[in-house]
Parts: sequence; structure tokens; C-alpha cells
Amino acid sequence: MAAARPRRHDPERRQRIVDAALRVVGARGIAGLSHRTVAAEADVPLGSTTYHFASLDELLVAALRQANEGFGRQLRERAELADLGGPSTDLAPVLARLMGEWIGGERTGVELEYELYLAALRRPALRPVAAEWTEAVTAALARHTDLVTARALVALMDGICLQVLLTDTEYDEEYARAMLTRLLAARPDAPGDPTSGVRRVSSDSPGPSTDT
Amino acid sequence: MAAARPRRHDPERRQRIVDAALRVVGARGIAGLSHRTVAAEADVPLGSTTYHFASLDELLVAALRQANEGFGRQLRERAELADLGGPSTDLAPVLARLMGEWIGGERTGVELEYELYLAALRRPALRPVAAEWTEAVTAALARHTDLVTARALVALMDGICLQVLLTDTEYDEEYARAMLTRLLAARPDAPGDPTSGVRRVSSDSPGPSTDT
Amino acid sequence: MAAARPRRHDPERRQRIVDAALRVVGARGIAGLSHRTVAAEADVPLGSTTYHFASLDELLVAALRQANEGFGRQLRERAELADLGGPSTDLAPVLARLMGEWIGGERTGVELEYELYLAALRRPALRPVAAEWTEAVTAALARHTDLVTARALVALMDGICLQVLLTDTEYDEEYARAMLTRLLAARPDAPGDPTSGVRRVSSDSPGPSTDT
Amino acid sequence: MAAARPRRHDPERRQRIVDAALRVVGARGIAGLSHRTVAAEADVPLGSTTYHFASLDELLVAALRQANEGFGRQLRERAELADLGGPSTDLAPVLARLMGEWIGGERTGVELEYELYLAALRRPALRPVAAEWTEAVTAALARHTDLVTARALVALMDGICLQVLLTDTEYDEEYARAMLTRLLAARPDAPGDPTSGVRRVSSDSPGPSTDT
DNA sequence: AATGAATGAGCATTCATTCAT
DNA sequence: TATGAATGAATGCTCATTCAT
Repeated sequence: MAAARPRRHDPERRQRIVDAALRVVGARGIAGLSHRTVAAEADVPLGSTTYHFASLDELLVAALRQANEGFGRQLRERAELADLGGPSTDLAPVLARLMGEWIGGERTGVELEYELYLAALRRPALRPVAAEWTEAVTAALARHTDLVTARALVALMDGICLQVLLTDTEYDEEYARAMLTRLLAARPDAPGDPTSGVRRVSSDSPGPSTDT
Repeated sequence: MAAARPRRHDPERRQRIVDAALRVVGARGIAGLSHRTVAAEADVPLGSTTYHFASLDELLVAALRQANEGFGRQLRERAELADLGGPSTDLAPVLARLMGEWIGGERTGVELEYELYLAALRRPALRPVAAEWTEAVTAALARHTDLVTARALVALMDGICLQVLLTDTEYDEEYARAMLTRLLAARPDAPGDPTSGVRRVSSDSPGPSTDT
Repeated sequence: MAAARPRRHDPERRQRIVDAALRVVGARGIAGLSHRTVAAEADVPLGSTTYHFASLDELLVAALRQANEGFGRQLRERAELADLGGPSTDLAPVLARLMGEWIGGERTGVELEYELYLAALRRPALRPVAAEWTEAVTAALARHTDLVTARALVALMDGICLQVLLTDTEYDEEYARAMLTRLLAARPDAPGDPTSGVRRVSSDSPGPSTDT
Repeated sequence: MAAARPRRHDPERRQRIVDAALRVVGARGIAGLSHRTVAAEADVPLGSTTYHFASLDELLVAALRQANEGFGRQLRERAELADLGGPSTDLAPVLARLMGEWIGGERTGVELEYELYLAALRRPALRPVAAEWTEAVTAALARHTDLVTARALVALMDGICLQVLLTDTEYDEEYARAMLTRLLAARPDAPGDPTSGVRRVSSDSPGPSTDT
């Protein structure tokens, strides 16, 4: 039993620790992440975790960065695969579907990614990574619409997912699609755009004029 | 049960503990909340906290419920004060301004409310309270538009706030106003609406039912 | 073995911990003092030490205070026993002898008391206790001479002891007696004082004000 | 042995480590000194510190030796500069002033030198160095008085400094001068000296021999 | 000769919980 | 009913040391 751990040179040690950390957070939440739990999960000595990651924040940063690959990569791939040649509004159903698949998947994975992401609220160390993720996703979407709209799409998607996750309600893909569509359809440069006043409106002028 | 008859000798004891809990979470995060820290902050005996709140989750529920009064009440009051008689699109600048004031306020208070809200992700006990809050805000907004749109407005606002808080970026009121406007302007009953597929709903059901 | 520790109510617990702390410091130095070592030495659960003394500093304060009784009480008793009716210079041999006995005793005890005392250099929490000790000893000596001289006697004794302890040299009682005598004999108000020139020697100001 | 041939590729490496050790002890005390902290402070690899100084004691010896240069050199220079041709009592104000300047300087530096010096209490390895320092200072002072008196002057100065440092009281230069004066004025060769029993010694032996 | 990697022991401290009033 | 005392487990983290280059 004790004899089974003579491995000194283990170049993948660091990676295994990050993987273990993700499993631990997935199963028990960030609150359940400790040097000890991750060491046990990774089957490495306790000292090994503190050696590779001087603080838990450091480990969380690595974990979040790795988790970002999940949804982010999916989204980018999907958005690209869609190969949208037509009007950008076509993006909405793709995104709504993607959200549905993601949220409908294993609850554990979804919670894990969101929990890591939201942890940036209280841990400044995670904010750059959270920003990276947002930027990456936004940039991916911006290929099919403008940057401002892309950012709003991401915000809306975040908000919709949170509503589902925080209030124990069902994800409604049709509703999501419709709302994403509104953000896309009403772009200033969209033909027949009802919110073309956006640019005109500054500080205190009346709300963006909508045509009737 | 223990919590069911809290005000016996010191009727304010329970309330003082909740207040202290909010201060503790505000200052040190949920991770910093313990029977001990809250007892010290409330200046009550340690045993008193375990007596009134058998578990920390119970205390968190009470705290979240109380915190909800903050932004929620502000939003409802503001929305009502606006006394919008005209087109519902006028709602956007009001909300954008309100968000700006809220987010521009004390970071501590903002973090506190969001942290409690987001904690529902991992604590099922908090979800009903989180749902209450969402429902209340949505209902308030629904007085000026339809329920589906209201729900999306809340989602978008959540998403925008999170982007600001998680990525350490500045809040852009103009951007927020414009995006909220898009959601409002493109309602199904707005003429020329490209998303006319979504009908106005008035039901109270969690997920807005949509037809195709 | 494990069954041998069912004692919940132990009113002397606190005192036993302090005693154990003194033994630990005596044997292994302050550097060897930890909640664990003291718990083991006192044969109490680890949590018991942190419960009674929230920090190690707190424990050190209690230990130093208790250690002060040692030499301090001896000195006061001895000084009183001497029942000096004659000129205060008689104090010198008494003190020199006392130092000799103290320093010639168990090295462990001597080191312990000095180490705790000197620890005040870096631990502000100990300074009030160190000051208490100095004041007490000074006051005891002041009964046989003036306050200023008493303070100097203490300082000289400290310095002589340190020389012995830090440089591994023998204590020379005769030398100590002679030097203490000089401090006593040369008091401004001592008859035939050869240092009545104190004032004369100093460049500008009169000697330190001494109470009489 | 490892330390015996330190300057091979990086001849300043060893010196840099000692300098860093002094900074570390100054800032965090001896308790804060470790191979890691000093390596970080010196900006050298961890292994380098263990290579050049096999044990922390070894490093402390080097640090103490270097620190000794501080006050010791100052004192010697000052005492020499004074170029006292007159009666030795003139030494007192010079020493009192020097103490005042030293103690009134940066607390960090003062604490550092004293802490290293006092550490000899528990670390036999440091005692020879502490003895060296005492001998050097004593010898310097002995040029202006006899050896026995010089030793007592050093002891009194140590005691006075410690009182100030350990009890958070103000240094009283006038008081120090007066007490040093007493030690000097009452020398055996001073006329009417009540302590004529102590002969002047010139030997180099550790303890001043006295007859009765 | 010199150093990065690695590890098990130990640290102060916090904690939920239990128990005896 | 309410609460101080008590405790064993767990936490993040630092460390001297060992080992394999």
C-alpha cells in the first residue's frame, strides 16, 4: 500500500492535479476544494499540491482556465460550423440550441463551470481568466455580428442560464431563441431596424426612438 | 423548529444575528460566514447562533431574503415611480440608470447581494428564495411590458452586471440602455417585429411557454 | 489508552497548560513552543490549548507572568529578609549573592526566564509583562535606595547575567558585588561620595533627578 | 565544509545571502528566517542557500558577525575619536550619547542587532561570536579605563538598552550618563573609592579576577 | 558544483458540534 | 431555554530535507 508510491519523476503531475481539482469542484463545490481533497483525488502527496500551486487561488486559476475550454470551445466550433452566410439572425437558433445541450447535459459539469466562473466575484485572481473567457466567446460571436451585439448576446445567455440554474426551472429553448433574436434583429444596421436611434441618443435625450 | 419560536426573551436577537450575518458576508464572503464569526459580529453568545439557526443554510436563507429587499425594492419603486404611460421602451433608460447607480455604489453591498443570490447554484435551499426574487422583479417589470420580455430584461441585466463584476470592467450605461431597448422594441406586438413567433404570455408559470 | 481521557470538566486545565508551556520552553526554547507540543506535554487535547489561549502570544504572556514569580519573588523576599538597617551599600553583596545562586542553579530555569523576558524584544504583547517585572523588582530595590539607583542596579544585573549567559563565561560574584557597590556608593546623596562630581563632569546639565 | 569554498562561480553569492539574511531577520525576526525566505530575499535558488550554509545556525553566525560591525565599529570609532586625554569619567557622556543615537535610530536595525546577539542564549553556536563582540567592545573601552570597569560599562549599557527595548519606555540619556559616571568615578584608583577591594585587572581572562 | 523537484512533518488557527448545565 | 466549555477534525500553508540530475 505505502510501497505503491515511489514515483519521484512525474512530469504530468501538475496536470493530474488540475484534473483532480476539477473533479473535486464538480463533486463538492469550490467549498470542498482543499489541498487535501485534491491530493487524495489525484493520488499524490499533500506536499505535491502545495508545491505545484502555492495557493488555492493559483490552482483555481488553472482549473478555471482549463474548464473554459469546455463550453467556450464548443461554442466557437459550433458557431463556426454553422457557417452562417445569411443574415446574422440565424445565429439565435444555433446559440439557443447550444445552450440547451449544455444545460441539459450533466448538471455537475454545468455547475462546475459556472461556479468557477462566478467565483471571480470574490476572487480577484480569477477575474483575468473570467475576462479571457468572456472575450473569447464574444470574439467568436462577433464574427457573425458586431462586437456590441456579441457582448450582449453573451450577457443574455449568461442571464438565461443563471435563471435556470438558480431557480430550478426548465430551460426553454424557444424563449431563448426568441430573445437572442431580438438582440440580433434590432441592430442599428439591421434593415428596418426599430432601434436605429441608438447612436443618436446620448446622455439624457429621450429613449431611443422606436418607430411605430 | 428551533428557529420557529425565536423571539422569547430577546425578540430582536434573531434579527440582530441576520443583520450581523449580512455584514459578515459583505466583508468576508460566504466562505467567511460561520457560527463564530456571526456570533462575534452580532455580539451574542456562540450558542445563540446555533440555537436560532440550526444550520448555516438556514441563516443564509434568512440573510438572502433580507438582502433581496435591497435592489428588488429599489427596482420596484423606481419602476413604479417612473409611472410610464407611454410606450414600454421608456423602461430601458430607467433600468440602465438604476443598474448604474447600484453597481456604482459600494462594491461590498453589490458583491454581497450577488454572492448570496449566486450561492443558490450549489445550495438548493437557497433556490426558492432566489426564485422569489426573480419572480418579484419580473412581475414588477411585467407591469410595463409582457412577462416574457420582463424575464428577458432581468436575464440581460443579470448578465450585464456579471460581466462588469467578474471581469473588472466599467459599467457602460449607454450600452446597457441600448440593449435593453432592443429587447423591448422587438416585442411581438411591436409592428414589423421579426420575432413575432413569440406570443405575449401572461401566465405565472416559471418558463414562458412559446409556440412556434 | 484512548479510553483514559473522558475528563470534560477540568477546572485546572488552564493552569496545567501554562505549567506545561513553561516546561516546554525550558526544554526546547520558545521556538519549540507550539499548540501541539504544549498539548502533548500537558496531556490535553489540542483544541483545549487553542480554546484557553486563542494565540500563542496569549499563552506566552501567561507563562511569562508566571515565570516572573520565580526570580522576582526570590529577590523581593531576599531583599526584605536582609532587613538592611545600615547604609544601602549593604545591598550589593546580597544582590551579588542572589544572582550567583540564581545563575548557578539549573541552567534550564535561568534560560527559560531570560528567554521569555527577552522575547518582549520582538513581541509587543509581552512588553507590558516585561515592564511589570522590571517595575516590581525596581520597586523592591527602591526600598533600600532611591528609584533611579534601583533602576540602574537592575540594568547592571541584567547586563552582567547576560554576559555570563551569552558568552559562556563564569559568574564572578566578587566582580558583581563591586560594581553594584559602585552604583550604590556613588549616589549623589551618599556621604563622602566620590562622584559628587557627577554634576561637575557633565558638560551642561545637572545629574538625573533622583528622588530621595 | 560546503561553506569553506563558497566563491567559485559567483563569488558574491555567499555575501548576498548573508545580506539577505540580515534583511529578513530585521523585517521578520529570527523566527522568520528560513532557507526559503532568505533565498527569496537574496533572489538566489533555494538550493543555493543550503549549499552555502548547511544549517541555519551557520548562516546566523555569519549574519551576527556581520551585524557586529555596526554598533561595535561605531562605538570604537567614537571612543577613539573622543581622544580622551583627561579623566576617564569623560567617557560617560560619550557613551550615553552614542547609545541615544543608536537606540533612537531605526527600530528595525536596533532590534535586529539585539535579537541576533541575544539568540546566543539558546544557540551555543552563536556564543563565540557574541563573546567576540563583547570582548571587542570591552577592549575598546578599556583603553580609557581598566578592564573590569570596561566590562561593567558594557553590562550596564546592555541593561539600559534592554530596559528601553523590552518595556517600551523612552531612553533617558541623562540617566544613562549619570549611571555610567558612577561606574567610572568609583574605580579603585579613584581617590576615596569605597570599592577599593577590586583591583585593576589587565588580564585577558574572561572573568575579571578579584581579590578580597 | 550546483539546483529544481519533490515530500512528509509540522505549524497556527478555525470550525461545527457535543455536552453539561 | 439558552449558553459556556470543550474537542477532534480539518484547513492553508511553510519548512528542512532528500533526491536526481
